[in-house]
Amino acid sequence: MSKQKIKEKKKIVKAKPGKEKPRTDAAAANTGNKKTYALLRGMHDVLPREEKYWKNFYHTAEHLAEHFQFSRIETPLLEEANLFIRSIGKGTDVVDKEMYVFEDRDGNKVALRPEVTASAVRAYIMHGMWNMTQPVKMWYWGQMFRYDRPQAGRYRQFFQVGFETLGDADPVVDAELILLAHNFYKDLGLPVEIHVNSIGLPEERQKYKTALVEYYRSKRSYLCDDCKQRLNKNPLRLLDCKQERCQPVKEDAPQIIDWLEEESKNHFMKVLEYLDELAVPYVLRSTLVRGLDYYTRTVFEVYPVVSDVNALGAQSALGGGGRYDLLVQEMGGRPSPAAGFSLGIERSVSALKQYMDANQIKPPVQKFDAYLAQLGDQARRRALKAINDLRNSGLKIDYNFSKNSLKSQLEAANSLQVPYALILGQKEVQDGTVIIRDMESGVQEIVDQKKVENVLKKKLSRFDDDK
RNA sequence: GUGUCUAUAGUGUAGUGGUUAGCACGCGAGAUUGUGGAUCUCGCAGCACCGGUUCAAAUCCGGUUAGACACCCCA
Repeated sequence: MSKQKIKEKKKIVKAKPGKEKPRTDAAAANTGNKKTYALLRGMHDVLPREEKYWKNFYHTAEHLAEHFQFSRIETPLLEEANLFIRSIGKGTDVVDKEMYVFEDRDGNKVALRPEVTASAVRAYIMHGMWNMTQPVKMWYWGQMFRYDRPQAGRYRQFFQVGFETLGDADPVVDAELILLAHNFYKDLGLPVEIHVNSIGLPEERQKYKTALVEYYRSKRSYLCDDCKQRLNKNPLRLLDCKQERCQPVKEDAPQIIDWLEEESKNHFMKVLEYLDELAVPYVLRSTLVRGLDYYTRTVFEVYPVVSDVNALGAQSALGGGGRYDLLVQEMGGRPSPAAGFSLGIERSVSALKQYMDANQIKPPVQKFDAYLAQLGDQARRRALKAINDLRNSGLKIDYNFSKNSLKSQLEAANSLQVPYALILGQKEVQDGTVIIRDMESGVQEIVDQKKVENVLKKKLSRFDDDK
């Protein structure tokens, strides 16, 4: 057989899958149109099966916000590109390499937000929030965009939750924010480690940078290639080089803390005192610097404490933040000290999953109070109403109208680990009753339809004692 | 943006030149049609895409795309 013929044959087979059996709707739809769509690079779906985690994360953040008086702010995904360029800083990777910038139809340079702090500051200024009682405490939850090379826990579109406190310079604010980050993971059940440092004010940092560069210049020949680059481009990054050969040089490098003026030093000391007082565990890391230009004084990052460090990216901080006392005025507002942090949701979810896996903790499951099984047309018609009535009285009922046999419905009830099944068949509809089946013991009880709600609630109440 | 590795049903995988591409989970149907958890039977669904080498490609080669890892950097 020639090549040509074989290829033709293949095509025919593909075009007409010779199945005689009726195809499902989905399969039938596929035969008509072969085109399937892939995700854009770095994009991902958060699927229904992930909901149990995500919901928890959101609720945890929401509760924290309520307890600590943060109000939700929702800012646009799209902003003037300059907003981010000015705040985050030209020369940072986030702006130079990772921002989605394009022209809209009017030729305006716009950007998909890579973070929210800049937008929050913009809103603070624009809406004259310094006239409100200070500080202004805001939180957010939403998608960010960074055009980065994807890796585990790193996407081009991802969720962040964040908290910002504007208009207060007191170190207690820094501590409060760190406490919040700590609480967030504590509530979720993920052990984390918080690394803190102070990178001072710009003048202090500048002096330190000079000293650092000077020191590194003298050791230039011992450095790796990356560090030689950093020496010119981004000297603070010299501090977190992981190359073996740079370690000795790093160890003797000057530390920023020694370049801080009295006031900055005091501020930092107070933050640490607060943290001690709060019993929030932290690690002092003199090499911690952050990638955005606007930070002043306190900076911190959150890392998961996992047994298998390699499972997550080697340096995958779950989140980070710090103080940015000068940003508001740089953005054209009345000088207002501020601080904030943000946490990556995808990273945090996967860190939590890994932690749960490692410790054999089961994920939370959606619990229903009962499963309603229906048999026959009349029963089915009655079933939806019954479910709705029970819903109104606060009972969560699971059901599946695609299943017709009682057997398959009980099977479903079983796999969902529902404590009770309600059976509504032809006979029950006529008698105005319903069968309540205890899924554990198999004991059944015929109950008047009007009393189902109360009987079921009473039966369910025995589970309350367990909690 | 640089380098390395990978790509088989929805998921996890077997299959290194000739197989009806195998298994498990999953999903669906059934085992005297109104009763679940066990078992069994049957069914559903896959070689990422494009091209090349070959009589013959899931398997070898090239490209594309995507993912993962290490950098860069960050959440």
